[in-house]
Amino acid sequence: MDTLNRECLHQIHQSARLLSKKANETLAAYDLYMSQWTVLFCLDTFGPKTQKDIWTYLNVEAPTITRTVTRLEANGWVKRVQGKDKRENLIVMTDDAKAKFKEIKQTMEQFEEECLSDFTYEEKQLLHTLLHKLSTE
Amino acid sequence: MDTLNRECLHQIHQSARLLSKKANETLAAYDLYMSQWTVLFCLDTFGPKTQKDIWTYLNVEAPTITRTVTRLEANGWVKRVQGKDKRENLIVMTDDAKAKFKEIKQTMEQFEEECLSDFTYEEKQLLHTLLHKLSTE
DNA sequence: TGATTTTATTTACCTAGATAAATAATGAAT
DNA sequence: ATTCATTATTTATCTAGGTAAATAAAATCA
Repeated sequence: MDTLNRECLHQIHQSARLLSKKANETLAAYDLYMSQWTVLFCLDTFGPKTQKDIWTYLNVEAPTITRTVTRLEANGWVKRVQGKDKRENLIVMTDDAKAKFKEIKQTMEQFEEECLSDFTYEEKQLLHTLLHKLSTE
Repeated sequence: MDTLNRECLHQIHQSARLLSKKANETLAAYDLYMSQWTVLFCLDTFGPKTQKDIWTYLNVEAPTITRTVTRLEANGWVKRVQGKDKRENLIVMTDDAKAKFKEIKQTMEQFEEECLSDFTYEEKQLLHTLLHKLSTE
């Protein structure tokens, strides 16, 4: 009997849970959660984006981003600005968020580095390739 | 600038989300969700277990299992039986659940096989090893 | 024995993901 | 111009994860 398939897929969930738990602990110092951080990161990288841009980029559904953006807005990280339509929200980082961003980014890069400190560059590439293959097949 | 760490960790979340989404679609035919299925699988494999056994095995927190077991119980998949204490719940699969289990297990094994159909045995082993390393470091 | 600590579970409350259906605004088509 | 379809977002409602605190029962210990 082959249990490798199950163990493999099971391990993905375990790893994902563990990682978000640890990431949330790291981000707690900034009153941020991981999914909120990924949205901020997206905005810093690409500039103001519509919610659709964001949920498309992050591969989640629209209502998820509605809520995350609402929380980010409530905590002063972003503003909703009208886009080219009255339908569209352009999500913009606040000056306050921009001021804090660099430090948080450094903290997160360090966190990511620590998570993968036991991995060689080749192992990281391999892991990424294998997971990407799983997601796109 | 090295973006591999971030992309690697990000991909784990993407994969995990995608997998549970697809697993939930597959399990919808049986009115089950993935995390419910993992509990049933655990009970089938090890026999009646306390909730603590289950959440320890699955690496989640106690309240998560309280809820999942409550739902499984409400839908007739399991019963709560008193363990060796009045504190302890022994979770037992119902006869009805046992009767359905084999078919669902086959469906899930096929699902898992399809998820990894593009992977060689060695790739699966590699993926599992890398993820395990990430989780235990 | 009585008080304290530990253990198993639960409750309350938070974020994060999903689907389905509702708005609201725009675009297209007759 | 009015109707119909599309698009972006939101709302409602579900599961799944987390932490912190509350119970309740058992175990320990003075």
